[in-house]
Order: sequence, then structure tokens, then C-alpha cells
Amino acid sequence: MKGYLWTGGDPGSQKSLAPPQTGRLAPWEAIAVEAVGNVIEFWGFKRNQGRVWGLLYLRGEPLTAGEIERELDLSKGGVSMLLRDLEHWGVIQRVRVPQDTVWRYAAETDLVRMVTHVVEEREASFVTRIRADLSEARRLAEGAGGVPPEKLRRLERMAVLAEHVERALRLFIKTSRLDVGGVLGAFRDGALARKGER
Amino acid sequence: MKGYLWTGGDPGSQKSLAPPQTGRLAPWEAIAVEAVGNVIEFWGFKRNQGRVWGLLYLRGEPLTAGEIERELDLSKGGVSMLLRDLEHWGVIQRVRVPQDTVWRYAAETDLVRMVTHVVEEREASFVTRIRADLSEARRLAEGAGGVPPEKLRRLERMAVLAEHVERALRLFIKTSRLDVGGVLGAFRDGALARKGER
DNA sequence: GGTGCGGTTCACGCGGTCTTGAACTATATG
DNA sequence: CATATAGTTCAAGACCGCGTGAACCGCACC
Repeated sequence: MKGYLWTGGDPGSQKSLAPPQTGRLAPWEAIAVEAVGNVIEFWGFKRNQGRVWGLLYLRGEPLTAGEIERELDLSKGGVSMLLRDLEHWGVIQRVRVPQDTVWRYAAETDLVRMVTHVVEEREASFVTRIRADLSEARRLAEGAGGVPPEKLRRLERMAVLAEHVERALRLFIKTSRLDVGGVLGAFRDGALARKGER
Repeated sequence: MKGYLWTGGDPGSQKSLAPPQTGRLAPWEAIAVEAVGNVIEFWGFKRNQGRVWGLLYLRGEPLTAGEIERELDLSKGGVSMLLRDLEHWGVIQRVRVPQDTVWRYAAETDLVRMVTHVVEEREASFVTRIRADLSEARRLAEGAGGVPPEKLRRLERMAVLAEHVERALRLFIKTSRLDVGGVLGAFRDGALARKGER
């Protein structure tokens, strides 16, 4: 389950060094983190990737893998992999505190941009694949001979449909991007006074 | 209970190639059917639901459950359930051929409408859920006291983000609908004399 | 060197989803 | 009524993705 972080020492000797409270998440934190988890899962990523990002974002300050592991009740290995993915996608950042040796992780604020980016890529390749399949089918059908022309027409219509769906999708991604551009302004962290940036 | 008479179109097309030539799918059919399966799965439905619809659409004439079972190599029970779902969503139609006792199933042409509809429903309830969670978290956090105001602001920003995403989504669904409206015109079957009601 | 700890990798197992196949219902036919 | 065939339901099992936890790596400090 959890633990494994604790294996070495007795629980009593918690280093006062880092974590203020080793306790669980505050209820409101738990709810918010869970919400992010749901969203991210909905978009086709792993739920825990969302939870990790959510925690990092809510806390605002960089956390260590160990802290994340404890707060979200994940395994050491799991946290490692999740962090790797998130960093790879550029939605979290690995930071080093001056005279500390451990890595800490901080949330980038453009989660959304990353999501749209990855989704876009996924979508695009997927859609092209579909269209390729459909035209392949059409080629075969035409070459085969003996295929009633009205069936060919059906195939053709499917291809048209696919194209239209593709267009709608691209449009969505674009608008989502733009729409989110506005959000990022408000969303972007940093100076409290800074508003309406970009 | 449900179902309509198959006031079938031109008998000529029916007998030419239609007779239970129950071999395997033609290669081009297989490819096309598979493509539909992929699409539908991508949208969060079962792959086989897409394959069944695709087959029915390509064939253009109503097929029996047995034929579907054979062509797509599915189990009897599975076909039954798949057909039930598809019919329930209104993307296939149950038809009865005059002096025959078995049910046959024909593809409606508005697969896309159904997809956007179901997706819309799913999306909508999902998004509202998320927003409810976030405001709940915010309520709790405010009530708890001792929560740094800047954390409250983070929560708030997440809620804003959620709203924006929601807006983008609705927009997508709407445009997709419209976009597809055009498609349906071309997509709608003209080859067979079909009683289009709805 | 050795010990401790942060970090990574990966085989295994759990949990959830989809499919199967058999039991069962319903309906027609002689 | 017996028989056959279409259709439905559901428990059992195949399948697959994810997270776990142990083994492993590497660095720091003693």
C-alpha cells in the first residue's frame, strides 16, 4: 500500500526537516485533487497523473516524491513513473532547492495546453489512420470488381463523413486552445497583482 | 414491440448478391468495418457496436442477427446485446420482412447524431459533476479556516478553468452537430426507397 | 569501503471491462 | 404436444491496463 518510505526508521523520528504535517490531505484538498484526477482521466490519461498535478498545483510549492507518495497514498515506483510522464509532457518541473539534494516537483500552469497538445496529436494520427483505411477499402473494392456501385457510394460517403468529423475535431481543438488562452492569463501563477496578462 | 415493416426498395438489388452468400467478409468490407469499429471505440463505445453498425450500413439492406454473427464472427449472445444497445440509441432499426418471421436490422444513417448526442449527455453530466466538486472543495476550504488565501485563489482558478473547458466542449458539440448536418444531407441514403421518418 | 536514501525499472497481481456459451423464454410448425 | 429456431439473460472467464513492491542503481556522507 503505502509505506516503504517508512521502512527504515521508526515512525516517531520523523524528520522535522520537510513536511509540516505528515497527515492526510485536508478534505477540501482531497476533493479538488480528485476532481482533477477525474478530468484528466476523462481526457484519456491516467487518473493519478491528474491527481499528482492537482496536488502540486494546489500546494503551489515544489514537493518531493516522498511527499506526493504520502499525500496521495501511492507507491514509490508509481510516483516515479507518474512524475516522469508529467515532466516529459512539460506540465511539471523538476527543481532543485539550493542546498538540498532531493528533487522537488512544481506544477506548470499550462496543464490545459499540454492536454490539448497531446490530444491533438493523438486525434490527428488517429483520424488520418481512419481515412487511410477507408480509401484503402475503396481501392480494394474498386479493384475487386463485381461490387455494386451503390456500395461503392456508401463507402465514399463514409469517407466524407470521416473528413467532416476531422474538421469538427480540429476546430474544437483550435477553439479550445484559444479559449484557454484567456484562461491561462488568469490561471497563470506568479504575482497576485498581475491580472489580465496576455 | 418496436420495429417497422421493411417496405424494402427495389427487389432486384435484394436478390442479386444478397442471398445468404454467407462467406467471409470481402477484404474491403472488413477494412471499412474495422475502421468504423475504431472510430466508435475512440468515442467511448464498444468497438463491436461500431463494427455492427458499419456492416449494416455497408450492406445497405437489413441483416438478421444470425448473419451478423457469422460475418463478424461474434457470439449469439453478444450480437443480441449489441443490437439492443444500437437500437436503443436509435442508430439501427428493427424491421420485419413481410412474410418472414425473423427480425432484421437496418442502419440508420445518423450515427453521428447519436454519437454527438450521447457524448453530449455524458460530457454535460461529467462537467457539472466536476464543477460541483470544485465548489464543494471551495466551500469546505473557506469554512475550515486557516487556509492561506492564496490557496483559495488557486482553487478558484481551477473552477474558472473548468468553466472554460466546459464552454469549449459545448461549442465543439454544437459545431460538430452543425457541421454534420451538412454531411447528413449527402450521407442520407438515396439509393433505396427508404421511408425516412423521425 | 559501507550504509542510507532518493530514484528507476519491471514482473506480477488485482480490478474492471467485454465476450462467450449455455440455460432459458418465446414463437412458429407439423 | 414435440420439435426447431429466433432471441435474451447472465455467470464464468478471457483480456488488459494500472499500480504495487522488490530489486536494483547511484550518489552522498561517514
